[in-house]
Amino acid sequence: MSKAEEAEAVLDEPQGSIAGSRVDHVYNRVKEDIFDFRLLPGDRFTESQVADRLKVSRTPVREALYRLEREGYVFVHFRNGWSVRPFDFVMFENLYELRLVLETAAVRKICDGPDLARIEELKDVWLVADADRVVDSLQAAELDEAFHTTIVDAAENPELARVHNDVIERIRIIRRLDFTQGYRVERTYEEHAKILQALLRRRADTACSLLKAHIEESRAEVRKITIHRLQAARQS
Amino acid sequence: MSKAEEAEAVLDEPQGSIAGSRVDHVYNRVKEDIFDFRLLPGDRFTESQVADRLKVSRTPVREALYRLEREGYVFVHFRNGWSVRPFDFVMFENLYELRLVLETAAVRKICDGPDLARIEELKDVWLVADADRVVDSLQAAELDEAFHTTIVDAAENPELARVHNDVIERIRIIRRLDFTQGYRVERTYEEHAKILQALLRRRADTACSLLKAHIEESRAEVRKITIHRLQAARQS
DNA sequence: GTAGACAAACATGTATGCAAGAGGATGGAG
DNA sequence: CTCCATCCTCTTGCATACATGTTTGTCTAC
Repeated sequence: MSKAEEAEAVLDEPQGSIAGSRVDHVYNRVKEDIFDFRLLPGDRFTESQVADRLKVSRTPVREALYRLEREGYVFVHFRNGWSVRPFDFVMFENLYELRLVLETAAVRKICDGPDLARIEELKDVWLVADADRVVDSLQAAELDEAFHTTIVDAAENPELARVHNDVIERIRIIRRLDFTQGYRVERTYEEHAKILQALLRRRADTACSLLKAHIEESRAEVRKITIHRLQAARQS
Repeated sequence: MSKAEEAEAVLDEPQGSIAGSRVDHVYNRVKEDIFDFRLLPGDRFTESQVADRLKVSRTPVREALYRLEREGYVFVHFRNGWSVRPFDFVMFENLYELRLVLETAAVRKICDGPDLARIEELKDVWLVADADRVVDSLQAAELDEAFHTTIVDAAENPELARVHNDVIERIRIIRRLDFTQGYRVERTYEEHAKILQALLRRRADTACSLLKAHIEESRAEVRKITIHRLQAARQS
């Protein structure tokens, strides 16, 4: 097999991580614990605790924790245990700013590009009659995320998409929490519809400023809910 | 392994690991091997090979390799060895585009911001007489990188800086190679000086378009050199 | 000669044991 | 009581042994 063919074959193979792997299991469980505030920001814990609780040895636990560390969820203290990364609202502001930068770049590239096919598809979800709208707020949150992800994907730069994914994932620590009211759902529909229309008309500037306002609103909302949820978790 | 052999192994290191951690050592060595084309894109290797060569056990090797996998340098094949990620020129184009997005955002934020102190510091390096300029091309490449990193840092968004760092690092796989001529060094001085002056005058649009041209030039140069080096490495 | 079964070699995945260092507990001196 | 040296416990870092699955080469049947 030639070098080139070999390289091709490598790309064709499925990703290394198998779903059934213990490392993945530990990784997912610990991440869920962090997301759902069973592990609070600042909490300390040890590899053995996790290993005992999940009934595996320390080896896969270590690999999972190092992965989480690399992604910024936990810290390792040299020979002195692990801790959940404290909440840092400044960081979240920065993540939102970064997110806006990335999505704005995507919007501009799309408006300059030749093809709006992938954007057109969004019409089926966001430009629909009231009766066809989703009302469940968790489901709506997922749709919202998909909207933004689709836009970034449409810019056809996988590296941009990868980074955007990372940012979204870290924001999702709070985002994923249930939204208290449904009024953001309606507003989201309105705002997305406007952005979408601007995109379809290739009005980059308009789309960007709408996007900026939309993300700012979202940021403020998420911030408010997070503080509330965090306080509630702390008291129990 | 006996104590004496272990001591020898440690002394064997050319650089001497700064952090005593074996994981870091393996991580750095393997990355260097990839950077310097001792490990070619598409090459396959095993954990044991690396462990034997670096005189450590498989445990730190595995942690280092998973780190490299997470960063996109290598792939793990389930129970079937590892391989170096194949070169993908499309990916590099995308990385350069992303880099431009990030740096442009930084420039705009700086120009809108209140404080140019960190930018002023760059004058000491880039706005100097010809006689004070660096001529060594490797050293110049490092200075060039520092220029861009400083700009991003000055935007005061650590998340933006982190992502930018990632992107730069992945570009550096090729960047780090020796530059064939020195003429890019002089051009770099000129271009950086112009960008710097625009920044100091808070001319965001000017700075951005200069930056874009500068990065485009760099991209073209790096691409050319990479293809050349890669072909040379493949033939040996 | 060819196809298929099968086993040996080998790769990673996981568990476990030991070593080294960080941090708190303890006890004595002031 | 306070302070400091010392020890002891606990934690991670690393090495090694074992488990599990993949690949590959060989041997046999046809």
